Amino acid sequence: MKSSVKIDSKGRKIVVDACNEPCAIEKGMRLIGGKWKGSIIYHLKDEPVRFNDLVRLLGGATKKMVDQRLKELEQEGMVIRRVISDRPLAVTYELTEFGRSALGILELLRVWSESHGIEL
Amino acid sequence: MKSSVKIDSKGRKIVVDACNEPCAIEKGMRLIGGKWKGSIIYHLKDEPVRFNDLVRLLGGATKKMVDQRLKELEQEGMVIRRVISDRPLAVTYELTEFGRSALGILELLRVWSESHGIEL
DNA sequence: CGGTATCCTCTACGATACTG
DNA sequence: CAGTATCGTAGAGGATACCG
Repeated sequence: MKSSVKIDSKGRKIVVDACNEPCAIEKGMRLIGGKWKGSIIYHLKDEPVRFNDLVRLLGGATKKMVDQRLKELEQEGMVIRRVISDRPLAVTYELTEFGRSALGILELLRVWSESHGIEL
Repeated sequence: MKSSVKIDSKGRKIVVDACNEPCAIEKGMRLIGGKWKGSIIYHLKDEPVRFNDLVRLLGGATKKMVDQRLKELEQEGMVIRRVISDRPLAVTYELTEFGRSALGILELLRVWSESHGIEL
């Protein structure tokens, strides 16, 4: 139950996130929501994947985006970056236990999304 | 498996969303992701709620935001808007069956989010 | 009460080119 | 291969005021 305090444009204090349950939903969304995050995690579900492979698998995301999301995921402790070899440089990304713990949600979301022929 | 074609700044065709499973995740996220959407649905889980009550419950969202999200949710068929009375004007929002079908995901997300003391 | 209308800022995302 | 650097734009989201 964390609240943070911000200062608005006129110097007044305002309380942000006087949390309750739905706030947990917002927090969760920040972790696995966001444009490509869920898909990245889902792609890592079985095995480590290399950076460029991930970019291709996502089909549409730029390297920059994938890079950004991966860094976020790393900071959040959901993903581990591993250098497999220099020369030629090879890097893989894989899920941590925490990352893996999100798979259930994503799988449920995927099934739900598919089961209603949801339009773009 | 829907693909759409866009034209880029230089007039070249590019294929967007050559879909696979994770794409379903992106689609799903568009429905229940987004800043306040999950929380709104979650707040409607038990009973219809009036507009201003919803705004207050969300604590931090502006009327404009809530209004926007509710319209999206209505279009997507997840929420029904119901005018209870004119004079004084009273409106409630409630979940459709489809909306209700998303609750499992949100509940799972909430529990997951809470179980790891996730930082803002 | 249940919204609209306005304005404004900020950052998310994409395109592109370049580097170790 | 695995990124970084740069630049540009759209639109998401907030503050505020007003309306039927």
